[in-house]
Amino acid sequence: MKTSRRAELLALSAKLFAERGYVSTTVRDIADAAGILSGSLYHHFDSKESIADEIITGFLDELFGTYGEIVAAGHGPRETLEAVVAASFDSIHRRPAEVAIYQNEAKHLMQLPRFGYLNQRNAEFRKLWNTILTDGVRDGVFRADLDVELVYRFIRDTVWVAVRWYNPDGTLSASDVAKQYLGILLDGIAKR
Amino acid sequence: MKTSRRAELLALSAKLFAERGYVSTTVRDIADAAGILSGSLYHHFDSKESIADEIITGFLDELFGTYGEIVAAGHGPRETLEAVVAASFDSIHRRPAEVAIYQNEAKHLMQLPRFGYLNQRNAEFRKLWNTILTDGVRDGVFRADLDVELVYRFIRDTVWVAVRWYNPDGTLSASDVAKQYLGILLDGIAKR
DNA sequence: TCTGCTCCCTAGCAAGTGCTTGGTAGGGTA
DNA sequence: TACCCTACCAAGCACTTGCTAGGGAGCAGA
Repeated sequence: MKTSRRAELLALSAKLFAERGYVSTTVRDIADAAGILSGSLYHHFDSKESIADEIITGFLDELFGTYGEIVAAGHGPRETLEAVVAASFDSIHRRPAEVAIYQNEAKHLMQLPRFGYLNQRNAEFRKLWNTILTDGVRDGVFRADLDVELVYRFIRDTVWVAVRWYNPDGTLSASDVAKQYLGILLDGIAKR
Repeated sequence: MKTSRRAELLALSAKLFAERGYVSTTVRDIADAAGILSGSLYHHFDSKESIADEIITGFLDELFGTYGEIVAAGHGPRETLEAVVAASFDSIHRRPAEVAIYQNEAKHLMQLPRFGYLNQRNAEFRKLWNTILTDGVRDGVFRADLDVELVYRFIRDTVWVAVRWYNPDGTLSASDVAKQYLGILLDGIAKR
């Protein structure tokens, strides 16, 4: 019970935003789920936008903190790739609502000045992956005929889109999924 | 100019639904884009829902028609997989708006009774891929240690999510993308 | 010329949207 | 006792939503 009311409301909003979408979730929906009236929400938050903002910012700060640690560890391209993929699936496991919001709403929210930082984050993302992949090609651990930009998109999309079907309470753990996925990504599905 | 007014309005609506999302696109937005008033839309269509319905139904009928032809050709698992992937990227090329709508809105629309057929289509999809993959494992063309259900999800998601960045007018053609993707999927990105 | 059809307009309604306002109950602090 | 804080309520405002009712202009066939 040490969680502040504010944090409760944020978690609750994130769940609703993830399930119904940002625009389809009304402030009354959120208030109903919290057992209060819609107007009372505005004691805690400035606007519906600022609720979404706080959810996304908190999530991205945590995620990029983890990525930063991985890169700082200074392992080889293949190990770094594996760690980043594993960390991403882990974040899907721990923050499914936040990932879903980022996946589904980022494109539209990015157009608002307030969410301009999403563009920066995307750029960071792209740079991270491009570095891993080009380093890997240079070191000869990844195939030389790769279209790095294309591979980056495929990895990025495939990892995050898993939030649509991944079940945090299911039998398949995040690391199981990461292992299977890395198996396909690195070695393919065709028999040697 | 032989295209009926109805077809024009459908194409126009599809574009807007894809860009802004179904809920965020208002009937006034559609009417404005068509150069008429919102009320006039209801001469052509019963409701906003029926516009989306017609768009999605038309697209899925065409898509599954193509899939049916591929399966009917009776090639091996690997050739069938390649053809299905190529056909999917081709549909992204030819009907980007429809694919985007299906990707972004299906989850929410499926909850409406009217769009119950989306569940059936998903089941058809799953069966198609499961057959291809299990046949391939049985025939020894795909690795025996694959989690078929997981691979199905990865392929499905990765193919369709490409609609987010694929540019029909760009230098990269749909078959280029399909080739690159099949290269990764079948043989992986790691150097042998 | 009459009739019917297509396509659109004018004008609006009921429901719902995010958000604001003035206020209250209960508690802590000096 | 005086003051401030947190957390909420009741009521409603300005606006947007999908959709409707009724009508009119242009054209085609009889």
